[in-house]
Amino acid sequence: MFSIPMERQINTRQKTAIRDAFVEADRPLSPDEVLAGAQRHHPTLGKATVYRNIQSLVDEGWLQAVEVPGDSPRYEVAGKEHHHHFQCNRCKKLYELQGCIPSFKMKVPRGFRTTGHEFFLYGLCSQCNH
Amino acid sequence: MFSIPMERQINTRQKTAIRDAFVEADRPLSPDEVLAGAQRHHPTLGKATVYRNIQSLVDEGWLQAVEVPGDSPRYEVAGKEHHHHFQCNRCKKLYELQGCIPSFKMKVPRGFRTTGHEFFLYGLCSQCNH
DNA sequence: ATCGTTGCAAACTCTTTGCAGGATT
DNA sequence: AATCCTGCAAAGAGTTTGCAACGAT
Repeated sequence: MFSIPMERQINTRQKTAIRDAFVEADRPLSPDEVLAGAQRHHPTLGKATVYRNIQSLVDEGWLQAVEVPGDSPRYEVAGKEHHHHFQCNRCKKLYELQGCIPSFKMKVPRGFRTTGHEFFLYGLCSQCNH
Repeated sequence: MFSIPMERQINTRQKTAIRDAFVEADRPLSPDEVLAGAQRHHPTLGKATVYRNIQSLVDEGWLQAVEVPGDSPRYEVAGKEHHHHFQCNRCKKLYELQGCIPSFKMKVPRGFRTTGHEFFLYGLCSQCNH
C-alpha cells in the first residue's frame, strides 16, 4: 500500500491576507480585486502570489471559480448551496443571489445531452443605483 | 445642419469569406473559428483582418457579440429573437437554443435594479455525445 | 540546513494597433 | 490617383512560469 502524505497546511502572511480579503468582501472577487483587498493587509503582495494562492485555495477546496461572460474569472468561498449571480453593469462587481430559478425545461437539439446550467442577472447594484 | 455621409459599403474578398463562414456554420463563432472557417474560402486571410472585420460587421449591425463564461467571445448573425445558448463541455462549440426560460422571479438585494439576464445550458452536443 | 513561498521579470496567449504595400473605385 | 483594406509584426493586457532570495521549521 502507498500512503498519501497529508499536505502540510502552510499559511503564509500572504495567503492569510488573501483569505481575509474574501471573507471581508463577502462576494466573488476577481484577481485584481483580491490583490487590492489583500494588499490592505500586506502591502508588498505581488500579483503572481495572488494567482498562485488562488489556485492553491481552489485545489484545497476553500475557493471555487465563478466564470462570468465577458469578464475575468471570479472566485468565491466554496461549499455554498446552488445559487447564481448578479453583475452590476456599471462597477462590474459580482454579487451572490439566493436560490435558483424555478424549474425550467429548455428544448435542446436532438442528440444533445444537458448536464448543467448557468444564469446571470444584470443591472445596477445599490451603490451604482442612486 | 450637417449631413452624415453614408458609409460606403465595402465588400472585400476577405470580408465576404468571413460572412460566408458565419452563414455556413449557422452557430455563434469565436475569432479562431471564424479564421478557420473563412480561410477555407481565402487561405491567406490573417487574424488581424478577422478581428477588424468582426468589429466592422458588429458596427454595421450584421453581427452581434455573444459573451460566454470563461471562454473567448462568440459572434452571431444579428436580428434574431431573444434566445439563449448551449455550450458543449467537450468541444466548446456554442449552439443557439430556441426561446427563453419561462417567466422567473429572482429576488435581488434591496436597492438593486435588474435590467437583463443571461442563461446558458451545458452538456454534450450530438457530435460529442455518441 | 532544508524545503516551500515570494516577488520580480520574462514568457505566453489573446487582441489591438502601426505601417508599408496592395486592392478598389 | 486617392482612399481604404490587408497582412505582417510590434505593442498591450491579463495570466503563467523561471529563478534567486527569503521565511519557516
